[in-house]
Amino acid sequence: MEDVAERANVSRALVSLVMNNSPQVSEEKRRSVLQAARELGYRPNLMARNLAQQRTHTIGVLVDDLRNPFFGEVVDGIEAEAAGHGFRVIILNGHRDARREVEAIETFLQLQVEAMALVGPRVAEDDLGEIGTAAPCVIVATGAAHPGIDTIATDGRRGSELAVEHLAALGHKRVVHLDGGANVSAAERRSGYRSGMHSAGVGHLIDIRPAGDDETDALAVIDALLAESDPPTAIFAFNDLLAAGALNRLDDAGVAVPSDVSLVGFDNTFISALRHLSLTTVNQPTLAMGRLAVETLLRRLSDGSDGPVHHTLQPELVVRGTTGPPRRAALRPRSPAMTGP
Amino acid sequence: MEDVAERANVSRALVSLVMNNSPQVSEEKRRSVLQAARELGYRPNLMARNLAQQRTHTIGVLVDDLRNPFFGEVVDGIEAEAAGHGFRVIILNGHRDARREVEAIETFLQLQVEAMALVGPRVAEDDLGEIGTAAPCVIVATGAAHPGIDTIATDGRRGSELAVEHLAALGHKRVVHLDGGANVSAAERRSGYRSGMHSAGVGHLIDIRPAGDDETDALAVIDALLAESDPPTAIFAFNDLLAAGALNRLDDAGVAVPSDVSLVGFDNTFISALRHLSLTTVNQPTLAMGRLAVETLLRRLSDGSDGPVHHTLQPELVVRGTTGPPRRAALRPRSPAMTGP
DNA sequence: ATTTGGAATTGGAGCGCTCCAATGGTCTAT
DNA sequence: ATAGACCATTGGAGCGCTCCAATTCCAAAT
Repeated sequence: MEDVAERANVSRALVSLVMNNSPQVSEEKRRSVLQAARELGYRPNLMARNLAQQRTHTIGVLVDDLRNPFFGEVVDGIEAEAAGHGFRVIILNGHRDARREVEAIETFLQLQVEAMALVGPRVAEDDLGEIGTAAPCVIVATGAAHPGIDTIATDGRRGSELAVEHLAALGHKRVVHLDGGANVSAAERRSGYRSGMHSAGVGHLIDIRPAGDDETDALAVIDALLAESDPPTAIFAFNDLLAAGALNRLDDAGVAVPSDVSLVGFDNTFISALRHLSLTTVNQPTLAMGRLAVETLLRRLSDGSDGPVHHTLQPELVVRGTTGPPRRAALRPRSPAMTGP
Repeated sequence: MEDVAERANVSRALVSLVMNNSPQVSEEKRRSVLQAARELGYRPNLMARNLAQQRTHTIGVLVDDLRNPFFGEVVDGIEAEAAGHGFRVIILNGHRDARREVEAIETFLQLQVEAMALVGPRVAEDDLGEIGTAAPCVIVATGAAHPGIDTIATDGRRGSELAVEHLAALGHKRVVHLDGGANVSAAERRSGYRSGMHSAGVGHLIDIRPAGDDETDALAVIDALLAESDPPTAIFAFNDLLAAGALNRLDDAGVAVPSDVSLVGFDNTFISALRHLSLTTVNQPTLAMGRLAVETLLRRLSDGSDGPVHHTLQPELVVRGTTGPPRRAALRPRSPAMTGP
């Protein structure tokens, strides 16, 4: 910077003004500074600038798992909104692990981010300790397990109800729920399933099976289900991945979907849209969640702080090919179709 | 920091030594400094530290598209290796857009990253200009379009050959290639298809159809293919997404896979492993690519610089359920199976 | 001719840290 | 007893920038 100043015959301070394109600079000097900078290949040092400014214009985004396209969409929303307000976004990966999440947050704080968005975090509120309050922080796309922190979530309860209502409207009564197990959003979706079943007048048929949040978690449960004398006519899975796993297993067992059994997922990840799967599922407005997250953070940044804010967005049912009316006859599994002529 | 020093009755410099756990500090002082730090909730300022140290220990990772799980896996590899060498990784999103990629790289440089990995970048080498050489830089998972820069790639040519060899070994002769179009890796995979067909002795049956790199890009091509008097017995698609699209369309048209037509994808993304799709595909060693990327960067960082290095990893064929021997009879498409009894 | 005001420019302090050379203290060898 | 070596500790300069108050400059107003 010193070199640039010298080359343009101005002071260091003037270079700074030009670099931040202040309107106070004469056109003449501005040009000569800009040119000198170009000639010298000068690039302002963000570290130094941030240090001097005591501001970083940066939002830290912690992503639970980079491999899950769902989170990618949320981040897109965050970035779009942040850019619109002159904020940079840097991303750190949580690797589905609470301990690493805490480390990442610590890194954010050391990097002096002005705010953080935790997307689908695993970490419990207690383990966050003071760490979560050292900067404005919002939790996105994780159930309501964080009463003390701002959150943005889709109404998982309502989403589940939509799914059950849809199945009930098709005539299903015996709808079983594959539960998300330890996943933070599981309780909420489970409760929605419960209330949905009650409103459909089949509260006595509530049937919850612990499963998980991964494709492989479905296998054993489906096997158990099919071993019963008269399996349910519909399955509502905690998420798309689980539903995909269920679909595989049903397929293996020669159970047709949806003619033998209907199946609903959750999240509307792009895999459910693959037409070969064509999964009926519940959509979360990922982009809107991302944007709202940033808005919430900016509000915290400017206003003083009231109590924590909890935004709940509305889910939507996406009907595709895995749901239909219940079967008439009893289920008679056959072996999977042979391939070849 | 000053406060911590005062509270522990030591100098600022000693606090610094403790924070960097230098061995030169007496156990007694170390403890009292640590305690003072804890009591004050002190957290070192990375900006200031980096500025003073003239080092950031940070690698910038530019990801083409956060929604693509393939890239997530590569990043996992990068992070694992970087962490092992005491480097932090920060991620920026390219949003499938060359202009935004350049912006992101500019940001990395201003942040003074010590090196960068560009994962699946869209940007052409020329548009990188001096920007790509201002810090060590490696390009990962993009074809050989960057002769002047270090690259890590899977041998797309060989991958295609594997796919074709597999099909040929099953007895297929008329294998059509759904081309990746504008995608940077398309040319390479196309050429592998060509050479594979030649070595299989069916060079005269080479048949390349422009498609794309997305699920939807497959639809029209498949329709055209099926409209022909005697469609090919096998299809080799540019990537998994395209293959998934093809599978959908074949399914719609009542063409059975693999008994009527065999299908091979590329990338071995997790969707191909979904057993409902069960796509035969070509695997890229994503994790290894990520690790190798970091190794390459570190080498550049320590050694002086020779010419650019190009690492090529070997792909592997993953045989699943969409490939089998060619059909005996002519293809007689029927309408898709009706659902329900 | 003198004052006044405003705009353009500048010097210097300071952001929070690290690093170097220097200091003081303790211990061993002469 | 004294020099030397060695360790833990410290003051201060400096990393590249911004920001404030101060200065200069110039034109318009008196």
